[in-house]
Amino acid sequence: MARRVDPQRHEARRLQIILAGLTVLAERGYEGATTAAICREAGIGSGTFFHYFATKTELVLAILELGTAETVEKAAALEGRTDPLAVLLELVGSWADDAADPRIPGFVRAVAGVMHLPAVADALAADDRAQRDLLLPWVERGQKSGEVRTDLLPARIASWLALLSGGFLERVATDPDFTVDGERELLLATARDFLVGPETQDGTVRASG
Amino acid sequence: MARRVDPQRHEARRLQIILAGLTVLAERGYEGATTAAICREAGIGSGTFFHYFATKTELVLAILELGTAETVEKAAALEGRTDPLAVLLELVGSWADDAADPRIPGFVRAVAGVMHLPAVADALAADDRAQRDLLLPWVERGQKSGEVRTDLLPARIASWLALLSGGFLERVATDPDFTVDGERELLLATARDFLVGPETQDGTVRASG
Amino acid sequence: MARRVDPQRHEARRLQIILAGLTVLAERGYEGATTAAICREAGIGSGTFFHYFATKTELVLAILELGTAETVEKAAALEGRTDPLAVLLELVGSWADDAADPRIPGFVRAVAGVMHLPAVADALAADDRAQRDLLLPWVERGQKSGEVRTDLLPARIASWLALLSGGFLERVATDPDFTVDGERELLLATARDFLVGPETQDGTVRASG
Amino acid sequence: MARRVDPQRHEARRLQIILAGLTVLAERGYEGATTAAICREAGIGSGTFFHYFATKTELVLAILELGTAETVEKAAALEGRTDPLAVLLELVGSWADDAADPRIPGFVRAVAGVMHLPAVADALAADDRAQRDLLLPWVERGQKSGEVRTDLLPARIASWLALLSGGFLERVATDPDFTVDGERELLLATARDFLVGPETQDGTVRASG
DNA sequence: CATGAATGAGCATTCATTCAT
DNA sequence: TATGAATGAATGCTCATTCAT
Repeated sequence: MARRVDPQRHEARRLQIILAGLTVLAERGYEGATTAAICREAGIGSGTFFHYFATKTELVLAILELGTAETVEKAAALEGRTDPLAVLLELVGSWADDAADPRIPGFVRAVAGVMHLPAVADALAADDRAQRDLLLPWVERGQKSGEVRTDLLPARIASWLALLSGGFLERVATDPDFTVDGERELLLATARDFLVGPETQDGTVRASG
Repeated sequence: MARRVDPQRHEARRLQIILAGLTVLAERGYEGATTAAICREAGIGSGTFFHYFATKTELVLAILELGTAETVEKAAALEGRTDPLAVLLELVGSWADDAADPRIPGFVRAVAGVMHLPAVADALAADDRAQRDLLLPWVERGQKSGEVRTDLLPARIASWLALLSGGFLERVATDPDFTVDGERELLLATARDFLVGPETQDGTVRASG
Repeated sequence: MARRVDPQRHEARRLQIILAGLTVLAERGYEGATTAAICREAGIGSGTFFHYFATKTELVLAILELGTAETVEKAAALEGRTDPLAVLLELVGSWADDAADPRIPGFVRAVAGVMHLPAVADALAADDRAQRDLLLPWVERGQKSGEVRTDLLPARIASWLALLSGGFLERVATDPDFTVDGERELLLATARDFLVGPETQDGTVRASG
Repeated sequence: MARRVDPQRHEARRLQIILAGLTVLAERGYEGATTAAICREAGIGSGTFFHYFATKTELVLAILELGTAETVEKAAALEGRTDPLAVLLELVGSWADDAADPRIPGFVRAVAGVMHLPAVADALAADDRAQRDLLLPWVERGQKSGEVRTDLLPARIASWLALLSGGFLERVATDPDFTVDGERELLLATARDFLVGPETQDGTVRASG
């Protein structure tokens, strides 16, 4: 008779813990983020935490999966676009903007510190794959349309865009003089240069792999 | 009664522990790298460890300082060179080669995970500073000689070279398809493109900050 | 508003939980028998459990009391019998048969493990007393009729019958080669020998206490 | 160079913890015997406990193994004896005496409560086997010499002696009126009766299995 | 009554660090 | 100096129990 399990309530609570975890992990790293601290931040009892996540690691995985899901959503939102180069630069730009939220680079560092846990490595690989799957079709279309260099395989170009975004994120996290606002434009310019490739007026390619 | 400390013996022992720490930290991350595991790897007793490092964190700092010292040495070895662009690309190349040692990216990740410890953050900042100090004079000379773009301040160019190296390191650590051997050349080409800057035949600058 | 409690429904539910508890306690011992596991076995929610039993311990007590009640019922069923020795052996036999239900020895072991709880010790003592009260009149009648040895006080004889039954139960629980079917007959023979006592053709008693 | 690991000191400490564990387990059962309580009783820090036993369960196993070892020693001490029936009764008597140490029945109960743990069940089975191995040769010799009944297989007789000892132990633990001193003699008489078997002047056997 | 989400006290266990030898 | 036994604070996690719905 009794109606229970309001799934909406459950999901809201879960998200609340995820956000608290994101905050605390970013601030204190994996080992510094004690479950007690996360519970305090989330305003819940310690037992409640384990109703939603069986282990502390599982919370980390949930946060990563949330990120992966956002990447997938991003892909869906781009359906119908016909300007591949612009799309790619928008994606790079949106990752740069992520770096402006101080929780993101902090969390990325925290996760890097526990990447030796197989489950985390797997989730990270899945995230990377989602990112690549998001980029790949636009790189291919760009190559077809002639906007993107063709001397490199699409997957490799996607990896290098991830390299630029990852390096950017790390730099923002490390160097107080390196800010998103100040460097965003240069990131896009550098990414564009990379995507366009070496000027090949003379028909030769400077870098081949 | 007089306990003589053979300073050479002491230094050798210290280095032995540092290398063991580097290995174990890279494999298991900071929290997974228990002092017991490090001692086992180093072949010493747990008490001995604390004769050389007062805390586990201090070992991490010592490893970081070793890296910083190597950067300084690198700077000294470049004295007298007169080809700034080549020097800069050699430095980027040498960092790429570091990534080939699996302990380096692993250790970098482990350290990222405890960057919230002020002492670690400081050591990392010092490392970053050493790297910048290494790059800076060569960027400036390159700008003077006309080999390096002049639309960006030298410090900013140095930061971006660090961005490329850091992103490269991370990518090697994350993506099994992304290897040092396979991508080194493209890294150098991209770095050269960045250093040279946008073609300014027409006198305009594409990106300015 | 008036909440009527169907007492029959209530009792049925209670028994359902008791049986689930018996099963789970037998399988996993007291600490392994979490209330969650018992609720799952009983097919009820965790809250419901505490409508019927205020604490987990109280469930154990209820199970014990059920056993005690059965002993009392057994006593009532024997009213009118006139063959004390046969009655005593039937009782021993019925306890042996209990051991064939794997839940009984398992539960007995589980309860033994928490006998340090005063409430459990009390309930166990009450159970023992009920058993003794069941045996005692038949021992006395047997002594009067000459079928049962008279060199031992009735209470002592009752204790020893309990000893044989308890030892039998434990053995069945411990030793896979020791089965109720295989050993029942020998138990009865041994109990009879004990009840009859040492052959006193010569008028002396071998054991006196 | 440094000489460490005084194995004698280690063994002494280990035994100290075992005895503390025996005491606390007997008093409070398995779940009541927190490692903290055991450490307090042993006068050690909590960390020290885990230098000697990896888990709480392992301490229980160690105690059981100690008992098994004592049984084996007992066997050795009987070498050379030529009076099987007396030996068997001495063994039964020594088990009865064990029951006088209040820690023994308490510990036996505590262990019964966690018998669902496979490791504990195995250790208990090993203990049972040791007991059987101790009894078996003397039962066989007794049968050969005619002192012990031959209508039952030796293993079965051994089981029944264990049944009597186990039931005795349980009774002492349960019933305050049932004392070792008061009942020891009757135990031996009952065991002798069982060993001798039904009087077979007439050549018939009363109980067969 | 029935439910299960929420709670937090309590526990086993880990691990950096100390110190007597 | 080298050792490893000893320490105990700190942590992740469990589970009996409560209570709003």
